[in-house]
Amino acid sequence: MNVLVVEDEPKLADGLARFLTYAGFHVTVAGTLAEAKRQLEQPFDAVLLDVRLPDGEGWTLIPKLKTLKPRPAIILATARGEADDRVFGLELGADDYLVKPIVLKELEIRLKRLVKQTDEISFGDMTVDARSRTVTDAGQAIRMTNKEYELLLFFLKHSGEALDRNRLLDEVWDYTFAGDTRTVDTHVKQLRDKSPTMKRQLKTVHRVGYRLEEVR
Amino acid sequence: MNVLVVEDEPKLADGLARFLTYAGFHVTVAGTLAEAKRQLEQPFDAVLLDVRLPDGEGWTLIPKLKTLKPRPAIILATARGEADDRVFGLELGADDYLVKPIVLKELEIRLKRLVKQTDEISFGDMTVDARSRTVTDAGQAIRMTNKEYELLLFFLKHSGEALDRNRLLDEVWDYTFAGDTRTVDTHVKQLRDKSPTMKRQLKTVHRVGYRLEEVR
DNA sequence: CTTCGACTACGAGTACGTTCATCTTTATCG
DNA sequence: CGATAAAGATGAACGTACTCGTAGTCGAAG
Repeated sequence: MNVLVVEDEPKLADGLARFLTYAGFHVTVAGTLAEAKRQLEQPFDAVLLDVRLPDGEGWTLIPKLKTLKPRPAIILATARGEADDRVFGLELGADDYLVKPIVLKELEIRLKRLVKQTDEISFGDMTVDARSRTVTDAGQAIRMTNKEYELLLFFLKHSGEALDRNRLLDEVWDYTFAGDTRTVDTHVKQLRDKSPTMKRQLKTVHRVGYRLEEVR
Repeated sequence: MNVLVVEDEPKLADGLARFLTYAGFHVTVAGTLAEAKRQLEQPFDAVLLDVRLPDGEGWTLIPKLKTLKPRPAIILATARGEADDRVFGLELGADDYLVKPIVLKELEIRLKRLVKQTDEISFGDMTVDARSRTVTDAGQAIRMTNKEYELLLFFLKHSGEALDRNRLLDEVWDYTFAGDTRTVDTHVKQLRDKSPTMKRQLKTVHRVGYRLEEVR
């Protein structure tokens, strides 16, 4: 579990790093936005981002963070009471917010919670473990190919939504493809063939696309 | 989207209720733990829980909330700086935490993030969820074809208006069709057949077209 | 009596499911 | 490390199922 701590105050950065390491995270520290950008060549599970930095406001980094794959969880930290910053950060797409002074235990809890979200997803009899990219359905392990796995994950993350083919092509494939393609259909068929749960719950929405119907 | 606000200070409770209603939530207020317990016979999507209450600490309710199904999202609210409360609440299983004074916009953002979004229009006993393209009437799920769904949506968005066939053909169909067509009639019949509410409320306006009569 | 809407049934067109051939990527083994 | 095999991704082709729109008839309203 890799965490990037972006914090310019050396004492605080050091303290955070120590604590998080102790709590079982693997920590990297960046003191400036520029350095953070360099570090982000490597993948991170989460980024703890101070708002006040020597070379700019922390939240300017958020749009960039959101384009990364895998997209790291984003936690902002600001001096207390700056409520506007808080709202602004959340609206930009930060996943959580901490008010300084940082309570270490709280940081740990929030971090673990955010990271866990992307760790294991269950849906009916299915379980998808993001760490190992393993899928089981009704206790049976299912071997998924890359695309199948990513498509499945997207459906799970948007269960209930009617998703049209263009959206799927855009987000699961990198494609921005104009013409007509059966590719999505083919992969949907694979999912339905491999998993009984998908066979039951993955509905086609005529003239639109597909919808993963929630189990109740 | 039902939210239970547990807050004893009447002014604050009222303000919260107003704002959340405005933001599109359906709000119920409880002033004490005892009252909250009574309200929780009904299902809620989220509970906003003040820590200081006349008859006890708010977090004592958390274990009970976690046994409910559907399990509501739990947001705690406390006076600022009570960091221990914060950690304690999160460890007990609250999903999020707000520091008073509550910033309404922040509350809205956090609520919307925690609660699975539905984009629904309701009309009498009918509910149409745009996100999943599903329709229910009197609790029953109704399977709609694409055109039926779009026509229904158009009627809902223009309830009360008398809509002539040309307008419907223009806007629901892509048609710019001059001649005479029974197409609209056919689809109106489908709607009336499939949904009791439509059977009752979708009136024909002689020599003009149709009008969806508002329910009172 | 005339006109308009309700309703049924049918046919054309279209979108989806499925298979298959081709190209690409990944894995294996020397 | 490179060659070769295996597996996966892709999109075209074809069959099928479904939806939509049209026509014809009946009944009701004006």
